[in-house]
Amino acid sequence: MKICTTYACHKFFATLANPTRLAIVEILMDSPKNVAQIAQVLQQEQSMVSHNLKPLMECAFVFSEKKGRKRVYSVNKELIEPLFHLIAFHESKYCPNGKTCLTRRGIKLERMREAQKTLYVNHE
Amino acid sequence: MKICTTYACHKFFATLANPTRLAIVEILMDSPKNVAQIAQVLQQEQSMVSHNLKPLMECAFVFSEKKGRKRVYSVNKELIEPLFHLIAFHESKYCPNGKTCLTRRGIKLERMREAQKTLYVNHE
DNA sequence: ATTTCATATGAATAAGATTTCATGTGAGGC
DNA sequence: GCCTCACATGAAATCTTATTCATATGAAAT
Repeated sequence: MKICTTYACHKFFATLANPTRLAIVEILMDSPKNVAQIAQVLQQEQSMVSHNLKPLMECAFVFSEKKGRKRVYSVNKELIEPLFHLIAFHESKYCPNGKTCLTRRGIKLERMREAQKTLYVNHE
Repeated sequence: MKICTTYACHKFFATLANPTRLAIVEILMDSPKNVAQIAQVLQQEQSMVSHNLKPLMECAFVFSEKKGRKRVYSVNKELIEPLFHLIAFHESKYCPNGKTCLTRRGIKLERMREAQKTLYVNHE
């Protein structure tokens, strides 16, 4: 059964393997927002938000709708909710304090740029 | 609720956002194997397999056990099975023929090295 | 029709990840 | 105890991805 060795599957994970895009997903979990609103919450440039919304759209992680001049983005809860519940369960089992899985790659976390650091929540 | 803006979550996706690692996961879905066996099925170097097994281990996507001289790797089915069912459902809904979500990034697929291309299954 | 607001796109650069090849490690067998 | 098999690790080179800044598009308001 070939389910994971497809480009679509790779793209699925690659799209979510980015702090900016994860943050956008999280922000939209709260409520639908337009690009400027997302940028404001994230404290990031508008163009960066647009760039990152694109792959999220292509993978149907988010949807969008025009409302007057603005384009309102919303999250695909049908996918995102069960997905993140699965991850939450996995994490609770295998990295209970959020430290275990950071150990080996702690250095990379250090090297992360300031802008990205603020996107992450500190587990401790 | 901060579930996805954690480094652990980023690492979760980043680890699976790689064709070699996805292929390893798929190969191990079939049956547990040692490093040399994985390398043989994948037609890749042993060191590459080892390098890629490491993050898979750290994220508990795979487990390992020593058997004599060899180290046998197996997949964490409790996670991988529901995860890929979720993705399969999502894909069936939003990229039914495997083409939709390739359209915009088709060029990148072209640019992929030969070694990686063979890891992907052609949807069409 | 023109201006302006909201978002999208392009291209260059910067940053990060993957692969490769060489070498290290360590447990098993002899 | 030594050798060797099986695997892991390190570091450089290469390839990929993300971000930035400038500019384009396009629809709504005037």
